[in-house]
Amino acid sequence: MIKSEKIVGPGFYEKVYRCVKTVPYGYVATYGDIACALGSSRVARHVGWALSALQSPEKNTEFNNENIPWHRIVSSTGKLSNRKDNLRANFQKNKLLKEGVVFDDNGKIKFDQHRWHIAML
DNA sequence: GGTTTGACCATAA
DNA sequence: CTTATGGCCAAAC
Repeated sequence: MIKSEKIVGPGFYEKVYRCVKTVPYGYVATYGDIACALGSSRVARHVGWALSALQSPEKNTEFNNENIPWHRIVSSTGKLSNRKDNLRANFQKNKLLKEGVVFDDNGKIKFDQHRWHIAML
């Protein structure tokens, strides 16, 4: 008997990428939203992990960072997530602005206009 | 195989 | 508003 069914399985990363791809141009979603769409809101961290793997030159194979709009994924607070590098957040913000996503004065995305509801798998 | 780290989230103070 | 804490789980060391 299995103790608890793992939310994250062999295809977890792929699921994450697939969800991210469903976010259309000009919309954003949060890590928690994607995690919830995948089955549990508790795996939000892994969503971030999966996306970080995209930018590792070795780890992305069929899922290139160009195929996946990772910049449309932000934290639930509406701010951009970057643990260490501010440069990445800047790049991300630039990308979003280019798509027409609006930030308020506090640097937070206006979810009212741009939040996307992730479809369940 | 324990410890640390990580692009998180919700809640509490 | 900020800071702290607990939860959750995989990868790297």
